[in-house]
Amino acid sequence: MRDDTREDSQKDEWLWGWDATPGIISVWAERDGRAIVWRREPASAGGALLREEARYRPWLLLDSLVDLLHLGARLVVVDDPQHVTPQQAPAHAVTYCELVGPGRLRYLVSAADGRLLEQAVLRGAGQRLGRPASRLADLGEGSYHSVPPDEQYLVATGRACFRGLTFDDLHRLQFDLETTGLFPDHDAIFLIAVRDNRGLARILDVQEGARQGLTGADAEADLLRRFVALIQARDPDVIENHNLHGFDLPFVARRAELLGVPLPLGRPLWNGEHALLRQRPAARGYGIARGEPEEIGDLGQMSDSGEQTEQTKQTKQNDSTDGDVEDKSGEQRRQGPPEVPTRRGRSSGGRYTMPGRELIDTLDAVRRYDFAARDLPGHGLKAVARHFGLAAPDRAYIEGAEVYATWQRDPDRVRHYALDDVNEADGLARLLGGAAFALAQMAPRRYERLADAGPATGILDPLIVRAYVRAHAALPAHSVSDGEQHTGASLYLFASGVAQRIVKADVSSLYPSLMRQYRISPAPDHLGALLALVDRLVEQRLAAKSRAKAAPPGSPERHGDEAISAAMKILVNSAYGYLGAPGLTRLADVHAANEVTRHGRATLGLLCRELAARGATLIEGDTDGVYFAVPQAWSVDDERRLVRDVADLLPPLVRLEFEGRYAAMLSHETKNYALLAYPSSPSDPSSGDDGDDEQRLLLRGVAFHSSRAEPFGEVFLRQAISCLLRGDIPGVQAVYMATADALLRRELPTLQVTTRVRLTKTPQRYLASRTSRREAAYEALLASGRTRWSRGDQVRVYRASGGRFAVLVEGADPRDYDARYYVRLLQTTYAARLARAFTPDDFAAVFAPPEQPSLFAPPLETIHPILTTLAAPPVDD
DNA sequence: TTGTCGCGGGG
DNA sequence: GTGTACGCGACAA
Repeated sequence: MRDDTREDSQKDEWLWGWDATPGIISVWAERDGRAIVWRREPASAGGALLREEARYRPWLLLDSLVDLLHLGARLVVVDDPQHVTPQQAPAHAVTYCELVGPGRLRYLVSAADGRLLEQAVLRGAGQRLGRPASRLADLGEGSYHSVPPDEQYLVATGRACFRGLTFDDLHRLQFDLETTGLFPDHDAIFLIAVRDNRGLARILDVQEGARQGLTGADAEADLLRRFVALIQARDPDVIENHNLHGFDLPFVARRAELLGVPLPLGRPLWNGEHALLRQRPAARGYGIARGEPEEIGDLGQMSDSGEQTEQTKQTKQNDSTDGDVEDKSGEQRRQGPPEVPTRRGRSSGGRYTMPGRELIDTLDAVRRYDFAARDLPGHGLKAVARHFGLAAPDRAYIEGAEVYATWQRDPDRVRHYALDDVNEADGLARLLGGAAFALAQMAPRRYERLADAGPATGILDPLIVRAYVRAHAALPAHSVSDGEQHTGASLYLFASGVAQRIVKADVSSLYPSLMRQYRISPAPDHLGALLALVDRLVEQRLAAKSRAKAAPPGSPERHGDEAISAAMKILVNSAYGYLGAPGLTRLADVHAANEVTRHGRATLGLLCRELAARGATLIEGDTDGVYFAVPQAWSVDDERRLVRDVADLLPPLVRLEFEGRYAAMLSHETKNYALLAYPSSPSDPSSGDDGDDEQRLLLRGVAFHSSRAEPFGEVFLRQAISCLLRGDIPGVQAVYMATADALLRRELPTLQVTTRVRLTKTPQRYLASRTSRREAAYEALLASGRTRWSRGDQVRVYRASGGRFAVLVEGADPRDYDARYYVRLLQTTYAARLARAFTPDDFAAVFAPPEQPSLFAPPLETIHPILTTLAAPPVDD
C-alpha cells in the first residue's frame, strides 16, 4: 500500500514535475547558468508581474566519461549533478553521476557554466578522435543528449509553467497587420490592429503619421515604432494571432529590416533593455523559404493592388539598411535574413521568439484541433471563426486582394475589419489554445514551443527524458528502424445505400486502452515511463472531465479542466504514434506498435461479429467504431442493451461506448456518408417534423463537401439528401428539378456556380505555359481583361455562356453562366452522390434529364431507397 | 492514363 | 533540432 502510494507520486512527478512554484509565465536561460523567470500572480491576488533572476546547473547526458577524464581531479562524482553544493565540488569542477539500468546514455554530467562543460567534453572528444570537435554533434549520433537552456532549467528544477493560473490570468495581446500585399520585399504595412484582454482595442495606421507630415516609408517606419512602443507599454505575457509565424512576424521583421527600425519587442533581460525579436533556432526554416528571387521581382511589378505603393517605392531606395532583429546582448542566433513567406515557404520551421513573452499562433491550435476532429471547412481565420460561432453579427469581410484598395476608398471599413480579425484571433485562442496552456503545466518546455510541437517528439519525448533524469535511470539511445513494417487499422464497408435507425458505437481511446490492457510497452523503455504516463493520463483525464462537468459553464475552472482534458487526450492519443515512429521518437518500437494494431483489428472484428449476431445490420467499421442499423421495432433501450451486451465481451480497460443514434444514414463509400439526426426529442423519431431537417443533416467525407464545390451543388446535396433520408423520393426529384430549372432560367445568382481558385502562377509564368496547357482560372482572368495578379490571390471563376471562362468580380452578378453546363454538372457530379440509394432504373427515373422527363418511368411513390450488402462481418482469426 | 510534387495560411 | 497527416489538384512522363 505504502509502496503503491510512493510509486503513484513518483509517476505524478513524471507527468507534472515536482516543484509547485506558482505563476511561471516564461523562462529565459543562457548556457552560462543564468536564468530569468517571469511569474504572474493570479488576478485574484493582484495580478502583479514578478521578474526573478535565478541560477541553474547546466547538464547533459553522455554515454561515456572518457572525454572528461582529462579533467583529472576536476571531475567529481556526486549524488545529484543538478544540485551541487560548494562542499561537494569546487566551483570549476565538472560533476557527474552514473545512472542505473541498461540505457546507453548512462552519465548525467553538469557544471556551473554550460559553455565550460561543453568545452571540456569537446576537448576530450578532440583528443580521442584525433581531430578538433567544435560541436556536441561531433561526438556522434546517440552518444549524448542535450536540451536547450530553458528546458535544462525546467528539468533540473522540476518546475513547469502556469501553476495556479487560469488562462485569463495571462495578459494576452493580439495584433494583426494589414498590408498592401503578401510579400514584404515589395509590399508595405499600412495598419496594425492591436487588442488585449485588459481592455485595449486600438488601430495604428499610416494616416496618423500622415497628419504629422510623414509619408511613404517614413510613415511605415513610424507605424512600426508606435507598434513597438505600444507592445512595451502594454507588456503582454502572450502575443497571439492567426498565422503569426507564417505571416505577421516575418512580415514585420522584414519590413523593419528594410526600414531600419529595431524591434525591441521582448522583455528586458539582464542588461535592462527590451530584448529584440529573434528567430528561434530552426535549421530547416530558411533555405527552402527564401524563394526564387526573380519570382518575387515579378510579383512586385504585378501586385494586384495596382501600382507599387508610395511606401514601397521609397523603401527600395534604402534597401541596404542595417535593421537587425538580432539581440546584440545574446548569442548570435540568426544565420540569415528573416524568412519571408514564399511559394514554398509555409514556415513550419521558421519561428520567432522574444524573451519574456510567449508567441502563440492560433493556426497551430486550429491544425491540432482538426487533426482529430476533421470537421473544419478550412483553416483560415474567418472560416474557423464562423464554424465555431465566434464571428460577430456585423463582422466585416474583405477579400485579401481587395484590402488595400478598400483602405484607399474606405479606411474605416478596413479598421473595422482588422479589429474583427484580432477579436476572432482572441476567441480562437481561448477556444482552442487551452490544450497548449495545460500542456505547459506538465512538460518541461516553454508554452510557445508546446503550442506548435508535435505531440510525440515535442511533448512525450521531453516528458520521458525528464522522467529518466528524475529517476536517475540510464536513457536509451535514440531508436532506429529495424525494418519492421508498420501494420495498420482495419476499415470495412459492409453496406452502401440508405438505412434507418442507425447507431454508432465506438471504443474510446482504443489504442491507449489496448496498451494499458495488454501492458504493451516499448522494449527499450526499461523504466516503463511511457506506459506509466499513459496510465496517469487516462486516469487523470477522466477526473478532469468530471470536474469540468461539475463546474459552472463558462467558468475559468471549467475552461481549465476542459483544457487539461484536451491536453491529455492529445498526449494519450499520440502514445501509439510514439511507438510507431522509429528515428523520430527515442523509445519507438514498431513491434509493440504492431501488437497494438493487431489487438485493435481483433477488437473491431469481434465487435462487428457480435453486433451482427445480435440482429444489427452492419454498415461501416473503421479502426475503433461501427455504424450499424437496428430493426425498426427496437427501442432506444434495445439499442443501448445491445451495445452493453457486446461491451461486456471486451476486457475491462477496453470500453465500448454508445456514441450516438441517427434516424437514417446514406452510406456512399468508406468515410463518406450522410447522417440524419432524430428530431428534437431524441427518444421519439416520429415526433416534430419541423422542417429543419437540413440542419439535422451531417455530411461526412469529400464526396459531400469539397472546398472546390460550386455552392449550388452543396445546397442541392443537402436538400436532396435530407429528403432522401426522410424517405421523400418525390421531394428528391422536386429539389433536382427546381435546381435545374433555376439554373436554366438563370434564377440562381452567379456566385452559386463559381468555384474559388487560388492563383499559383504569375502572369508571366502562365503566359509561358499557356500554349501547352490552358487553365480555366487564368483564361478567365485574361478574358475579363485582367493581366495583373499576384500569386496567392483567390478568385471566383465560372463557366460563362459560349464556353468561355469568367471571373466573378466581388459584388457583381452578371447571370451569364452556361446554364446547360451546370445542369449537366448537377446530374453527373452531384446527383451521382445519391446513386447508391437506388436501383439503376429508379435512379434514372428520379434524375431524368429535366428537359426530357421519362414517359415510362415508374411512379415515384413506388420507389424506395435501397441498402446493398457488400461484405459479411470479418471472421475470427 | 499513371506517378510525383506541392499545398493547406497570411494581404 | 529533427516535423506531420491526409487528401486533392496540378503537372510531367
